[in-house]
Amino acid sequence: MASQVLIPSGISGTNQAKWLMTKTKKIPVPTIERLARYSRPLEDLSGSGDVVISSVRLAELCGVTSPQVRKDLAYFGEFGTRGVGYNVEDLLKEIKKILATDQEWTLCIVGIGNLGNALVENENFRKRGYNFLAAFDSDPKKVGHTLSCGLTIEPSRNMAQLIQKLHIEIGIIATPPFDAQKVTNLLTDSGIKAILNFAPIQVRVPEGCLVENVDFTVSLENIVYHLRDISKKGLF
Amino acid sequence: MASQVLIPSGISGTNQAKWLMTKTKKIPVPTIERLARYSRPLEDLSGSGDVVISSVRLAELCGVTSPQVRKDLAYFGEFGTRGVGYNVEDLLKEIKKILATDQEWTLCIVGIGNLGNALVENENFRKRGYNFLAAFDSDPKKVGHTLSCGLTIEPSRNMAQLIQKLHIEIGIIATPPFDAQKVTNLLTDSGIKAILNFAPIQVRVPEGCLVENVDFTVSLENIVYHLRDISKKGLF
DNA sequence: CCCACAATGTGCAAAAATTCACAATTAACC
DNA sequence: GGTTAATTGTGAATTTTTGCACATTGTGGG
Ligand SMILES: NC(=O)c1ccc[n+]([C@@H]2O[C@H](COP(=O)([O-])OP(=O)(O)OC[C@H]3O[C@@H](n4cnc5c(N)ncnc54)[C@H](O)[C@@H]3O)[C@@H](O)[C@H]2O)c1
Ligand SMILES: NC(=O)c1ccc[n+]([C@@H]2O[C@H](COP(=O)([O-])OP(=O)(O)OC[C@H]3O[C@@H](n4cnc5c(N)ncnc54)[C@H](O)[C@@H]3O)[C@@H](O)[C@H]2O)c1
Repeated sequence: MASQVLIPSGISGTNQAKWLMTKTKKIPVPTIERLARYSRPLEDLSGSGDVVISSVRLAELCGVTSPQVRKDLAYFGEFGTRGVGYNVEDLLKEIKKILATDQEWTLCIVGIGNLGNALVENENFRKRGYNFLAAFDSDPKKVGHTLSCGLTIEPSRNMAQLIQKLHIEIGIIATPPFDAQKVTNLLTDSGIKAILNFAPIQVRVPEGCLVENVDFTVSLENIVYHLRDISKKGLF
Repeated sequence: MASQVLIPSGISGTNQAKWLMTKTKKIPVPTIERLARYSRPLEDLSGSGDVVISSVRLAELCGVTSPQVRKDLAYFGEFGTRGVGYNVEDLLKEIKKILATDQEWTLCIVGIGNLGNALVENENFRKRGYNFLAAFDSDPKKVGHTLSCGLTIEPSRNMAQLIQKLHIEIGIIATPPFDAQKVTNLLTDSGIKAILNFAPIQVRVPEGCLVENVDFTVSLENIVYHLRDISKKGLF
């Protein structure tokens, strides 16, 4: 019933929210997702030698077409030099500015099981400016335990207080699906602005809160659908 | 250079492959992804009471529109009863048949770090018919260790042999990005049919092999782009 | 200075996906 | 048995996204 701001993309893209725009143009939703993907090879290249990159090369590295790359970038400005290409460092900087990954973000995570632990220990997040400031679990046996990243697992009841005190913006859910909605409510009641949910259910949030649902098995099902499709083609 | 079969969807959908069809119609790529998502609430409902479900209700649970649900299903047949709705059990069975999740699939995983361990220990996969038959790691300290799921970690050099002996169809990559391409080559040389890659690079596979790249940080970047977008709207 | 070449940026056309609106069908009730 | 309410299935309209072709601009060499 409660309407919500869904981000229509990613594994779980539940296409509903539409109006996205800068200045004048409407930005296609998949463009944002691709921009994020473009930044990966740029980061790698950023260290090593190459100063410029063409849309053709970048497209190859990301598995898209080159007009797609150019168009995606053109929505936000003119970042290249005709006849030359894009300056790697500059382009990366521009993309980060567009995506708002040129700033630091504050996160917390709820549910420190196998997946939660992998996420919080993964330094790629911190390296990209995503800072975990708190970790919560409901299991009394886990509460109080200190993780190698330095965080101490807090009981869920401290959630509202800590989120407000530490100005935490984004919450990650890695609890079993049964608890995911309850945790979502706790998070939104605490004033969280966005949620990344790994539990395989679609959680509901009050208006104004962003939610992105991630479900690996959807990817697997995608694979097996196409696999079966292919072997059928082989048979007939 | 090597062309490949990309599955254009999921977190990493690199829209390139297009031709999908049953009997007569062309199936939109996002439809497959949504079918997978429809099956989650159906599984839950399947146990508890409810015998039928309307497209409106299912749409609510999945965060899509109801004509979307009906159209998605209509691509594959007529599964509902007008004036009534869809029988939960039947619909779930039909969707599983469509997605090819009504059969068992054989998997292996490469890279038993934090994420790899979480994946292989997660029983949702097995419950859905995805059976991990082998786990590989290059770290000599990990090789030989037996996981709680019963698998013993194998050295990468046994890969080709085991994949062929056990008829493993799908490989999951959970190694650091630097090694992902090398591992991909090993897997495809061993005759694997599809790869689910969690390392944040776009791996290349020879023609005829499916690959789905999953990257969580893309989801996060999606979130922060929209978050910043919203706060900007608040300011002006 | 001019010419050939390379690669971007973009208007327009095509394709893909979604939404709409409603005819068709079923159940339930009186 | 007829009338009402509910809900599916679907062709057509609409919206969104991608692809194409090429004019534009910058580089470098003679
Ligand atoms: N492990 C994977 O590879 C994987 C893959 C895809 C999806 N997921 C999903 O991610 C979630 C977590 O998976 P996992 O393997 O880490 O499970 P897990 O059982 O190892 O961990 C779940 C953790 O959540 C905690 N928890 C339970 N209820 C809670 C609550 N109300 N508040 C706070 N914490 C609570 C538990 O104490 C536990 O530590 C599940 O929903 C799972 O389906 C996991
Ligand atoms: N941990 C997360 O939450 C997370 C999230 C998103 C993406 N990822 C990605 O998933 C991958 C794994 O992440 P992780 O946190 O588990 O890392 P990790 O360092 O904990 O584990 C990597 C494992 O791969 C093994 N390995 C390395 N090279 C190998 C090779 N050539 N063959 C076989 N095994 C090899 C290592 O021995 C190690 O056990 C990384 O690419 C990471 O970026 C992880």
